[in-house]
Amino acid sequence: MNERVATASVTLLDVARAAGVSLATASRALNGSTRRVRPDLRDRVLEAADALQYSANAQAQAMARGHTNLVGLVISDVGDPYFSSIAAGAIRAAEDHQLVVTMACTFGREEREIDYVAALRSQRARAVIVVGSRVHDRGLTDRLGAEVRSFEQSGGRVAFISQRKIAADTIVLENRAGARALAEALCCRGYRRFAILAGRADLLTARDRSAGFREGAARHGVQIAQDDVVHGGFNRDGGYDAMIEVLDRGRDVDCVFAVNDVMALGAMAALRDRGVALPSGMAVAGFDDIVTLRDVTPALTTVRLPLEDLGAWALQLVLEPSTDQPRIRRVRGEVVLRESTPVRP
Amino acid sequence: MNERVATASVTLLDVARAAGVSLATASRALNGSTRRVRPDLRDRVLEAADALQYSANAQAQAMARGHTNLVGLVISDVGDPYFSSIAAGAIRAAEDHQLVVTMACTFGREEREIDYVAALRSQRARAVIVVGSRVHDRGLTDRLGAEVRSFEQSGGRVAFISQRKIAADTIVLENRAGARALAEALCCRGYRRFAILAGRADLLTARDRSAGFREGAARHGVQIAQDDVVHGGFNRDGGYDAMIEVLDRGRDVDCVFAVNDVMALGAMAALRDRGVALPSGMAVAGFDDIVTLRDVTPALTTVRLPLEDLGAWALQLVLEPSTDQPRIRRVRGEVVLRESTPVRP
DNA sequence: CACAGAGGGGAAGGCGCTTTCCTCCGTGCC
DNA sequence: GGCACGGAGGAAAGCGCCTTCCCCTCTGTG
Repeated sequence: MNERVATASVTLLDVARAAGVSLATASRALNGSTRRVRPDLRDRVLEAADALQYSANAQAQAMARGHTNLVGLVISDVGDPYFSSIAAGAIRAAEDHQLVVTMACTFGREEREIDYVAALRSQRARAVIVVGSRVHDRGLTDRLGAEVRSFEQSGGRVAFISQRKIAADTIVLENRAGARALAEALCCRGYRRFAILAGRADLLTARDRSAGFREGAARHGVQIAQDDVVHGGFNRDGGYDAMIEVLDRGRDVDCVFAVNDVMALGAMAALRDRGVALPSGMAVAGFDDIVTLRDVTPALTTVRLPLEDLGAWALQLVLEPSTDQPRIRRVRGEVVLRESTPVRP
Repeated sequence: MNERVATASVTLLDVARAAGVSLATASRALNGSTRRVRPDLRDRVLEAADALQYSANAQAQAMARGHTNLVGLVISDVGDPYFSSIAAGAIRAAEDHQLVVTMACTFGREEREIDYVAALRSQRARAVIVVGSRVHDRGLTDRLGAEVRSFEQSGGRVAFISQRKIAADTIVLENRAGARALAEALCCRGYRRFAILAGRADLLTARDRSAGFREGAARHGVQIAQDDVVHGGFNRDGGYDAMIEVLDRGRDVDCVFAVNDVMALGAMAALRDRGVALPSGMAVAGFDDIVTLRDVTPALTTVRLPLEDLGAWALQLVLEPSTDQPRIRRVRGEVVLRESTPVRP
């Protein structure tokens, strides 16, 4: 079979010559087409390709065909389970459609989203999915919006998983409603003195969750003072630090709401370090329902988001032909009450 | 500025015409070259490109240049923090070198590694990094080896993070030695009756860790019976199920070693579900030191692997010119003793 | 002032593939 | 037997870009 060693690069022409057919026939035999190829020729081409270890140049194909099968995924951080779950869902779905996924991470620097979308346009990606909170920065949003429009004008599709700030198909996470429902549930369990570990002040996701939680509490007559809302990083360390801050301020608190699970984890670590018993000394709630965190003790009360599904849905969205009006799919979180917020005695 | 709306596709020729220069000059102005372009022409080109929202076709560039700036990352599952940490490291490093990373996940089906490497060859990726345990399957390994050779022959670079089974640059994780050291440390803490949650029997990583642990125990005169080694999934649920199995068998065990942290987490959940106190009723140790899990209680004893660094190192490896002899970089894990395995009274 | 040489613009070839368009052959029908 | 028509192979025209090669112009030197 593989008698001949492949040279640096075997081209289709080599295969065609080896099979004694024309370039056109070789191409049709290997990649199919509307045209039919006589079986014996087809076989000869296939054999030649195999013997030469031919591998079509995807770049050249893309150029000749005028389109690629690339889908770009722009996320904040693969290391963060929130994003990696969504990514897993998107990648799984992409594979079902023979699409190649390329991932880019902003690592918290949102302005890079713009660069990445531009890069993806340059790659002539078929679609791009941008995952992550929009930020409270009009200039940034506008520039990203412009880049997105350029991308779409060159024939690509775009979907967001975040807030609806840019005119493109978006999977909107109902952060506000979810946090509101969570707050109400916690009030029902008897909590009254809340603190919020609010994460980055410029992140809309963080703001919405924070605001929603306050609304929910307010419905039960509980006002959360500004002093009980502590900002910081949107990650584990941010949760840890914010929790320490709350403790140091000496506020009278019986339950903290961290605007995401990873922060809640940090908060629990901080409480432990400070010798506060969980959950008796302090109740803790998060948001997202990160799979890896389902086994922490005490089990974390949170708002469940169907993370993997989000990725798959977004992919589905960009695969469907675009509509004149951007489509919006709202996803509601589901409050999951667990041991970290027991019913108050 | 952007008076004109970009058509479906603005080409370099459009830019050149708009700027009143030749294609060659436009190319040189935009991408730089050994040749210099007169400043006024350069500016005109840049302006035209901007006005037209020109975006170079990366495919065409790649074809003309004969190489891409793509790096492929083949991992098992982005959703698994072990892999996503490594991926984060690789992506970070890649960005420093203006490389685009595309990720592919096998989701536990190792034969797909072969397909992905083939796909990456087709993409003319500059390099590919394969992360994950080799499996005990000679046929599979050989086929992957052949594909890797093809990839290298077409000019690409390959690195593995796993066992040294294929002739390519490899970052070898000293699983055996790490597990051995862990076992010894646990013996020193007074444990004598171990069970091993061994994960998938065909995964070399699992096998090595399991074997290493038994060796370490043996050095302290502790033999681990075959009945105390339970196989299963290499993930959280696998750990859970295996732990249940150990309990159901009614073996006399005071410490379980799960061959990775995520499994250990599952095991802890199982113990809790069965009402076994942690760590007093059962000590638990894992392997990897997953960041997200550093905050579980009781804090998990494990073997720390510099996951993010692994990704960065692998990238560095594939960026350096290839040597005639595959390079091997051995990475030793560091035993981290925590509360989940207290000194036995 | 003449000429060599450097600097920089432009035409054109080529990267590997797909896809039209042309051509040839074989078949069926009048 | 002649002609129309369909089926299939092959030549060739791009796809968008980089880069070599050619040539013109401008500068510096003897």
